[in-house]
Amino acid sequence: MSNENRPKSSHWADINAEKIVREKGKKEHYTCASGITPSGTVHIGNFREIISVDLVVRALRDKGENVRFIYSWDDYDVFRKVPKNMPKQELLETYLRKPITLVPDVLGKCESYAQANEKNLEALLPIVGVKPEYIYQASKYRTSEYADGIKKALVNRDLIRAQLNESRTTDLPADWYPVSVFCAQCDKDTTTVTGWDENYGVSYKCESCGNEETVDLRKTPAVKLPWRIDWPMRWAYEGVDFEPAGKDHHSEGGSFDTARKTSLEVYGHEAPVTFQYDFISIKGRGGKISSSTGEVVSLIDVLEVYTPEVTRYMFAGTRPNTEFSISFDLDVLKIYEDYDKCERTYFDKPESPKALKKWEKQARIYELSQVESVPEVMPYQIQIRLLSNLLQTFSGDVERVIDFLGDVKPEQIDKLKAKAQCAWNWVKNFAPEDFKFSLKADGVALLAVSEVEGKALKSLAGKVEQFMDSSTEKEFSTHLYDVARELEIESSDFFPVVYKALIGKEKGPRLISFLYIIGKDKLVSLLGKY
RNA sequence: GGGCCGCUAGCUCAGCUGGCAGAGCAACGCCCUUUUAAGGCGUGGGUCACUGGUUCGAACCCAGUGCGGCUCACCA
Repeated sequence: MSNENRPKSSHWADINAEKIVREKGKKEHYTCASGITPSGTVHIGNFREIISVDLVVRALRDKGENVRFIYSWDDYDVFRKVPKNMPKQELLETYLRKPITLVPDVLGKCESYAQANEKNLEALLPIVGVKPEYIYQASKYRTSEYADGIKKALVNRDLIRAQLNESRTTDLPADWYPVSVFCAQCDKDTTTVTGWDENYGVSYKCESCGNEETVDLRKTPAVKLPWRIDWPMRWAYEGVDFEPAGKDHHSEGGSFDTARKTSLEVYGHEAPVTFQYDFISIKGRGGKISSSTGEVVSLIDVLEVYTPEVTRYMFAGTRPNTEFSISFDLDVLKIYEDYDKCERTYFDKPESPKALKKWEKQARIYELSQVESVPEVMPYQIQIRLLSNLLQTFSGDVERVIDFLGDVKPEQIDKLKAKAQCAWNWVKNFAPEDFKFSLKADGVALLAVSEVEGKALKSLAGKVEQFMDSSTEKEFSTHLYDVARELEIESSDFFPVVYKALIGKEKGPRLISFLYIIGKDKLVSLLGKY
């Protein structure tokens, strides 16, 4: 998108993009980084980091800048704890203290535990339009690509120790080395560095297996930097210009704080532009996400209920430093309504300058919510509530819903189907019981009704047959009330009977329009039998 | 103890590169002679936490106070 003729955007992604260019100066290309540890299922909270970077990357590209978007998998971290939701707990326990890249995938699909978690996410990200360049730390470290970075840390060990001590309660000992070592014999990090030759040689002793040796940083896979030093080393190595971080990193004395100093004073690289993003919470999944069960909500769970666009919308429309919930309860309906409204706004650009200002903000959020580019034709507008009811009436058959709607353009079909799939998933798995219904099948045993109730249903069937085709919903409603009046039943008694006959419940969707959705033939067959 | 964030209508929040204080829900009124947290029209509702400062002008910027939340100080 070219925004030459548009006023300066006030969207947070654009503001950060400008900040990057301002602080880093005009560059051939800008490097934006994101990264996490695949030491467990990557959850939706981690996703906020990735999507936040993606949004800023897009903002930079929309300004005409070249951007390298890298995503670092910290898969040379130590395996510290066996997640409770994993099978083969005893087997996994034997891999504690080893790097997660060497832990087997107990689900048996991938080469390693780390890779299983990585592939899960990598397969999903393109669905929401996120396409970074992946960097695997384990591979980088194990092929000694970072040898010089590690050496630099060793050379500056006193400086680094002082930097870290500034924010520590207990000082690091004088014989501390800024590296950690995975024993070449048993792979565990239960090692103590015993010496360094002022060059590439590091000596260590393993407390688990007793192994003692001196390794060459240029040849060994064993040595890595601890997090607070690893981070700034990689900023310098990749030339990172922008990287946000969670609030746990962004305190004074937190890792971003010390990494900033290390980056500048040891690696000669100005720390990236950054911001802090807040955590996100989950609403409406009952006890399912309690951390004690080890079950987490991840991107795939969100995509079950939210389309890729609406998923992006939740993040693009919320400032990063604001906490928000991803809901699986009735709020889902509201989120869709909000998105649809934003979408209609986008396709209805106002004339007056004042209205235009408000429009700009919504329009920008809409653009950033798209997986690729903004569609040429406005997607089919249908309230999610109505869509859910149609799906329930037609037992989840999207084709019949589209037939019923009648005016869906060919280019609108794909998105409508995706939305319908999400709506259907939501109804099946998360909608409150009151919301759910299914139309009775033909030939189901008749409901036990009183004589007058039976007459009423029969009479309704007659009215349907006689008037439905030729009446509007509003006109037909008088016939509905006639039925009750003619048989002297209170309408408040009559309606539940109709619902029972149709869906076996006392309540349901607004009756008049519901009857029209069901259609004459089906109604006659369901009601005429009484 | 340090840092960060929040405090705007009854509720949830938007508005924050300063320019007439907003939305949804709730409430109230009228309409559709009744319906999933239904629909339509309309109305009321505010010391923008507090104190001071900058400014022609502050919810917004600055300094401070109070209350609430998160986070760091072990590892990542």
